[in-house]
Amino acid sequence: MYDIKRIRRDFDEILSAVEKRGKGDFGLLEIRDLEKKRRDILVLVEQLRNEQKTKSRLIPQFKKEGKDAMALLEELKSLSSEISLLDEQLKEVECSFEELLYYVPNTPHDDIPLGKGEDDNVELRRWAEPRVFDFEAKPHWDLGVERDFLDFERGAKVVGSRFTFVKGACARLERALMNYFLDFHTLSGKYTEIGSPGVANRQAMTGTGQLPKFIEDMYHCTEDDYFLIPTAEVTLTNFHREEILPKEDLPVYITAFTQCYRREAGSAGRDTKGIIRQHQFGKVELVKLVEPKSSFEELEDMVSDVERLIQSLELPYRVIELCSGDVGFSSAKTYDLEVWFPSYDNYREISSCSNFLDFQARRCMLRYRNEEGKVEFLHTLNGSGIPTGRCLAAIIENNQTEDGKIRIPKVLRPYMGGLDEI
RNA sequence: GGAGAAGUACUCAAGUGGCUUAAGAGGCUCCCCUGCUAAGGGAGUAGGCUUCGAAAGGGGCGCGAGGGUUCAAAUCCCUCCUUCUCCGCCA
Repeated sequence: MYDIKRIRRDFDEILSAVEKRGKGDFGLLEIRDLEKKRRDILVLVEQLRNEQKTKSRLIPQFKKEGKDAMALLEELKSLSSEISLLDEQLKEVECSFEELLYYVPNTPHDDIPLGKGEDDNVELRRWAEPRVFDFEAKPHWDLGVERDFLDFERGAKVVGSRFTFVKGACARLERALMNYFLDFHTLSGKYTEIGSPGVANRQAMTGTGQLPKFIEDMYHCTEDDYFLIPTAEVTLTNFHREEILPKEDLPVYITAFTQCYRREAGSAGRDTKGIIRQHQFGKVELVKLVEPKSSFEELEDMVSDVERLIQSLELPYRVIELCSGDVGFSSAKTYDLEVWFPSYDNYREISSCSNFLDFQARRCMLRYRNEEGKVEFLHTLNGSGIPTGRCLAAIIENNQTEDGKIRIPKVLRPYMGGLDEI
């Protein structure tokens, strides 16, 4: 969300930045008009209110002196009705103004590549060569079923499509991933582990930008107006919502493992095989709340944390910088990390690290007190660090042996009771 | 889920419609007095949002949240949230 004042002051700059997404002005022109209208009414209302306050203070005085206050009361009555009339107009304008504002995406950062979509993203670097198999490598969905590790049919029976049971040693491996990822980020003392709720209210979902625009993608508990979280980004970023943090508390680095729930509304027919795209998946998420001046450095630092994690798992990956047409709604700059999948003969996203600048912070009222004692919005960042499901699929595929076993990466063996394969 | 109580600023807390333009105390900041410390005296301490203004400086909102009644609401009414106590249920 944008600062109203900034929309007024730097309107052309914001407009041209948002237009780099290649999808129009996102209602900015209308927003500007409404904002002007809002202020016109506001000034009037406030003048009248001041008059009302001043004059009604005279009433007790009149009473004390035994003077007749009838004329004054009449005047105040009409003043009051005038105010409530204008107030209604004001509320109306403010509502539509705010509603529109929530649908405007963040401004893509200046230095990211210009482009229309996925194809214009830029590959920055690769790590490790994809393995060359001397036998026919199986996709994880085949191998998983053969080994009785993954049960898609029962997942569909008990819930529906895109829900899967994970069994036996494979379930243990996924649990090992969860523990390893959390340990990786927290044992260094860098990130603080949080146990997080798996649902969030409407305000929180609006704070990080999932609502109002992407309501179709969310599982909604209508009884309570709660939403299953699509990522721990929601609960972690909202953790300090409406707070003013002392400067000494910064930067805030937090992480959580949660289940994530996504309706995948627009994804019918994509990745229907395997556990690449599920309605529910486990993920360790990283969130940073930082001072504005350091947020881009913090993004690089976050990416390198995730890279080291993937390297430790010995999975080949590449780093992609998203172009202006592909960068997410709330993000100003995003790096995607993609891991090699033999079954796709390609890299697939396993982590996405973004700098949101103050976009989410404004929606969440996430602030801190700077050196001069002034209150200022924080910058927020997040990144997957990393999902257990996709990572499990990647390990199954990349580490399979000719006889259908899965080699356990060295760093995971302590979490697997010393097993080197399953 | 049922019954009750509560929510006012950093903390405690007064406040049953206009004399509150939110008292008082503690804490905190500064000053005076002290050789230092304690005690004592004095001054300051409502943050945030927003709006007008080049600035200085005005104005509006704010007592858990949102509505309502009224010329006027911390105060009266309604809905909701949170906390506490008791009962019920439950991993």
